[in-house]
Amino acid sequence: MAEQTGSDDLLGSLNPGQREAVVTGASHNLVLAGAGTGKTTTIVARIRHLIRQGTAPNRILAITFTRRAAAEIRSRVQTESRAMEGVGAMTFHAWAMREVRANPDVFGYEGWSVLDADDQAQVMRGVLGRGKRVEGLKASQIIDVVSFARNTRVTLADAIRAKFPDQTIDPKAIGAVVRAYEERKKERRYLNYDDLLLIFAARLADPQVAAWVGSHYDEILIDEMQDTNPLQWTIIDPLVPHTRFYCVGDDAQSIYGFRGADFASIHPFSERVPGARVMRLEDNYRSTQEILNLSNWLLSASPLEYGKHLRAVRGSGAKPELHSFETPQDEAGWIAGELRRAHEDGLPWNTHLILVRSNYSGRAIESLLIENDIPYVFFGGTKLLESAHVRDVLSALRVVANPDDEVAWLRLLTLVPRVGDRTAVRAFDALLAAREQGASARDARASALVSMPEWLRAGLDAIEDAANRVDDAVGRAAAMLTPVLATKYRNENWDARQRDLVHVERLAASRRSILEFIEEYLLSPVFTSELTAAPKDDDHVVLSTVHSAKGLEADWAFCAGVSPGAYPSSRALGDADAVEEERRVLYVALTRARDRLCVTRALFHTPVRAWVGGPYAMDVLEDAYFLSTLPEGLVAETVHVPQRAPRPGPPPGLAAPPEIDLGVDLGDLE
DNA sequence: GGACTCTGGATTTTT
DNA sequence: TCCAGAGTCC
Repeated sequence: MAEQTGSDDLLGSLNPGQREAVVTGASHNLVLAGAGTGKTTTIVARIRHLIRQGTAPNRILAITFTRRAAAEIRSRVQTESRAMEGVGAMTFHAWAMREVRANPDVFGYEGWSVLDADDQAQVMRGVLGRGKRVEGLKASQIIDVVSFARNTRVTLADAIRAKFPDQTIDPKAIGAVVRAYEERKKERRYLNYDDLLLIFAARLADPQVAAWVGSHYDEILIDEMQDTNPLQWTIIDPLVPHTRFYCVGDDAQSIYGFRGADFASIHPFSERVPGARVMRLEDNYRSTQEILNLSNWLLSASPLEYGKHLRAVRGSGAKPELHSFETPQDEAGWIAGELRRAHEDGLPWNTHLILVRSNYSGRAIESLLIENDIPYVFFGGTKLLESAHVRDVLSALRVVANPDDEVAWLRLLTLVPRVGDRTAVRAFDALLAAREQGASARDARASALVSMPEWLRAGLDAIEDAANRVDDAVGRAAAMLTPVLATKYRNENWDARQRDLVHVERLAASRRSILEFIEEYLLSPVFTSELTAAPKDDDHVVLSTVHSAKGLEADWAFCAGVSPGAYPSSRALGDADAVEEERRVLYVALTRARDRLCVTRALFHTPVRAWVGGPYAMDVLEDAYFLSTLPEGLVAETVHVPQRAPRPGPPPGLAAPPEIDLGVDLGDLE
């Protein structure tokens, strides 16, 4: 039996636990896979197994957390054979978007535009008007709290209490603003990320729709199940009777609580999904035992019972290193030096992974990598479609694709010299009025934009003519705006920005429409450095935020900035759940290393900022600091004291300082 | 009145 | 890098 033999090859490289997880015949499954236990391997093997068993690839859907994870699964599945092509792999948001766009008769919302976080804040700012704040909250904070409420499916008032426990905020005042914002969003036919999930979930509540959607798939696999939030569960629940679910996750790696995920939500999985079988993978294939000892200790120091104890199949290796420095700059400099040395010794750059807590802290390291000529990619850095100059160019495309897109119009119009907010708003109102009288988009532009320069009207017409060749349209928009952008960004790295525009043009090739192009990269962003920093070959260092590091591993991992006040973050203090999530963030970081783990920190330079309820003193941060109870012997510690050459004291016998006349010579004025 | 320029300050984490 | 605010210029 040829099929059976193939199956044996496929399963041969798996351990008994993985094999069992791959061939399970239960209708629904949850695989609790600890860090490094072969989670992705298991998912990929499961997909291959299903296909070998006769499932058509396009009846399998893998829900992943990021575009990168989706690409990884797709490529690992496809290396086997072309027969594997067609497996869907995408995020929840991309899935919802695809269903909504492909089936306007079922879901509606045809022609509505998706807004990213910045644009949502822009709409909210418009609602807030002059003061730009309500109850002390600014636009982006209100957007966040609304999103939290929807993703956790609680009321706005509860979300406000959860997000801002120390502040007295009148939920009614926020509610009024939010209502006005929702109204404006509807008027302009805007959707945000949450709306996509909500629309999908709301229609799935209809049993007929659920049966229909479910009938498209034999199995839906969900990666990173621990980070699935209540809103996403409302998509899963109605589909349970109609397809199979294969979920993989690890509660100890749940780090998306701020987005509504609850790490405990996978515990009652088998009650929530009737008939589900729960399996565990506990043998770690990634790291040495010493690295796991440190990781295991971190969890065991928690008041929560994680019940994790990772065992290293690979056995023993070097102790993790703990390096302390005076300042973050010293820390970053040392890391860059280590990478350089290793490269000179013949190790490729891609041996290394550097993990940081925030984008901000990554930038210090990024600049030292640049200084040392080390090729890198920064996952978590600036996203291409979120950078100001790319948004400028996209605004020209957006107004062509959707003439009602107010945010895009205002952005585009204010690029015109001598046009500010007021003039732009007036022009937009004129456009709307013309459209309401039945003018085509092109005619409305011709009549309403009479006072605008000719290049704008002609340029938009040219973009419209190229709308079905999206890369061409991007090129035309960039050409049209290059003169004004060159001025706007003349002191802000214009050359590099101009190169980005070429990348955008390339990404747009083969997209069917402007909206499809924008939506694809809005829902699955590309980081700028993925396109620019390591263009030559694949050998580069990976710098990543811990949150973007899901699924990443490397021979050497540097966890940077592991200082008091950072782990846990001072913002989490006072909230036990938040502190626990911080612990899991560090756990995810530590478990990325295969052979060498370097934990680095700047001890004498911790920023102690004023915070709601007063600044935290250093000793409070020290008390909460996870590594302050680190037992002897788990790590090899090095304290790096900067080498300062001693300077000789002043010459002996110097006269006492004389009084010096500090007044200015007034000359004739006297 | 509106546009533009400069400066200082702050920045968890992401679809 | 980005935003907000103040001050300046047309």
